[in-house]
Amino acid sequence: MRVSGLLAPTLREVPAEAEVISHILMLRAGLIRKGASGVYTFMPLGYRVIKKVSQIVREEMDMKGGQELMLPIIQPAELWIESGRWDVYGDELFRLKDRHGREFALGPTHEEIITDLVRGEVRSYKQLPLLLYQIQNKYRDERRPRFGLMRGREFIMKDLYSFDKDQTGLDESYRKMYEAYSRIFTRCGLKFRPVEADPGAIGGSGGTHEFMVMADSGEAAIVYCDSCDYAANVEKAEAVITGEPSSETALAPQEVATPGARTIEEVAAFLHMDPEKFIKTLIYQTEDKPVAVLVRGDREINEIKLQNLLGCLHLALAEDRTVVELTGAATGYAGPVNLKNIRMIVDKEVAVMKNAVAGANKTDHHTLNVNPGRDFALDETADIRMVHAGEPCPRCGGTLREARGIEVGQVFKLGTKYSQALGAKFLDENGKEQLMIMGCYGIGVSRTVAAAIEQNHDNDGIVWPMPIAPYHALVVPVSTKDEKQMEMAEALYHSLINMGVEAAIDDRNERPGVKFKDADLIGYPLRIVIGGKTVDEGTVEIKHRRNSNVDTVQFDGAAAYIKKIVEDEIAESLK
RNA sequence: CGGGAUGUAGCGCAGCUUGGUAGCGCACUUGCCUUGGGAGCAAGGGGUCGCAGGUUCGAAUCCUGUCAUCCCGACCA
Repeated sequence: MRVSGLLAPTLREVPAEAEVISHILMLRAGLIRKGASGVYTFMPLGYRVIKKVSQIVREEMDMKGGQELMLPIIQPAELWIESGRWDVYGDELFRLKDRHGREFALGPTHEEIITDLVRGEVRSYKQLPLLLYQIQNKYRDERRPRFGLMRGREFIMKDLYSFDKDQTGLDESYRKMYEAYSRIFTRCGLKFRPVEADPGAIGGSGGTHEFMVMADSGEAAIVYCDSCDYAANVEKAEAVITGEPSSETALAPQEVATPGARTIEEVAAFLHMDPEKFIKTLIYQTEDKPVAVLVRGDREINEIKLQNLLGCLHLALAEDRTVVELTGAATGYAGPVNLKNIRMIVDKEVAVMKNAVAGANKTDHHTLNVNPGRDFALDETADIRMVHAGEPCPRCGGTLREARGIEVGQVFKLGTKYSQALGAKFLDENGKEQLMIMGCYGIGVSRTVAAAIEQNHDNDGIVWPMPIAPYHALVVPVSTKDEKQMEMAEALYHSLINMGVEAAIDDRNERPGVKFKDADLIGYPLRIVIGGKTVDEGTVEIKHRRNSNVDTVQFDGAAAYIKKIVEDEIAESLK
């Protein structure tokens, strides 16, 4: 590619609309342009990177026996009604009508359409297992698109669906995908971590892992163990009861006045006691009835865990008047003792507390020496709190650490959720009808590109890992007016292309500084400079973007030398 | 959906308080000059000031509405 003819408009200044580094650099390097909020054009260089990542994904999917196909983006409402998700998916589903008034959805995911396909085409266990995938645009009307490609409304995703005849088959398909994903992100040059995750609205009974690219700008919070391989999204992370069981003797309850002190901090300060001696009682509202939820004073409720436990669609803290009605006191004074007519969920950690402090259900009062089990019933105890760094690992007892990550992939064991809803069945060896066991496995291709930039950049621009760089090498003649330089640059450029190196040449009549700045910004892994000095010496300079090292090699043989670097770096990415 | 902010040339911004013929830098075009880290000189092209109403002799500027974009939160495979 000749840079003189390349549509890669680089920007010197940071566009006002961009905040995160990947978004800024993609705009500045001319990789993307915005169409609408959360909707982007991939410019020629950006699209080359998308194709590189897609190809890596494709190779790894095929290696595991995946078959690529292409499913419709426009999907009939009937299928979504049949699966029950037409209503459940809500405003995030882009909906449209055709001229006859028939309703359709723009596919945010393809469980319905693929299950519909497979139920029509597969009759026998002999046709299973099937691993079917596509790489295609997805549409989700996000409430808040943000960070450029990180959370778009139109984005590129690889989605694979597995169909197995039994649970063992599903476990095998899941394992294959888990392995393939690890290889894919490794090949893309990413530092990532698979974490245990919450299944969320997509549902399903089995396990699920998210593949997180480690980055401070990530939207997801994870915890991981420093001594074993346990790692989990904080939404999912299991809490462990810490410390020795208390040997205190249970004392008699005692009501104390705590005027004006509502929050745990205020009451703790007022009574000169630690927040961990308190029981925090929160009233939540669901689409059904309100519930009371108890955690230790220094803990936070994990609303995802709570929502899963309750099995409700909506969950929010109750309004003040609901709290007043239920407790007979102003907000801030709710407690479990004598709290009637409400379901009560108690965090496991609260159940082992001794002589705790809780709200008295009386404005401006708390109760000392509250003992769970004695002073209020422990009908429902569960793990419903957030886990943080410093707590013990639920697997090995090591110490958990916290980090942020970008979710670039997720693997799910769906089980029979969709095959049940849509009636995807087959005949087994005994001629008996069975539901297919499904799994689904997604990779955000466009998000992976953004994540790669989040992890690979410096002050001058992007530092592409070799396997996903738009071009491997850029040849830069310092002066286009110098015939000898141009002659050698053109010769090298052609040799590289003939050898299979993806090369570009910056043949613009620009001053060298401009070309160097653009090369750094766009992030070509190798920059080959041909200037007056190198012409005299019969050499070329090869500058490595990643570490700024410069190799000076003889012009003859330079192309082969460069090819070797490219091949070595690509091979390296697989280790 | 709640809170906050911003819409003036391709990009970054000033002008608005105090209404009076729309500016700066970069980018772009032409010429000269220059060629190892975003040079210089000169001459140019490009804007219904987001949109719609209103006030006014006169609106980028004041008022009302509306749309869009971004950030925080809620939310989310």
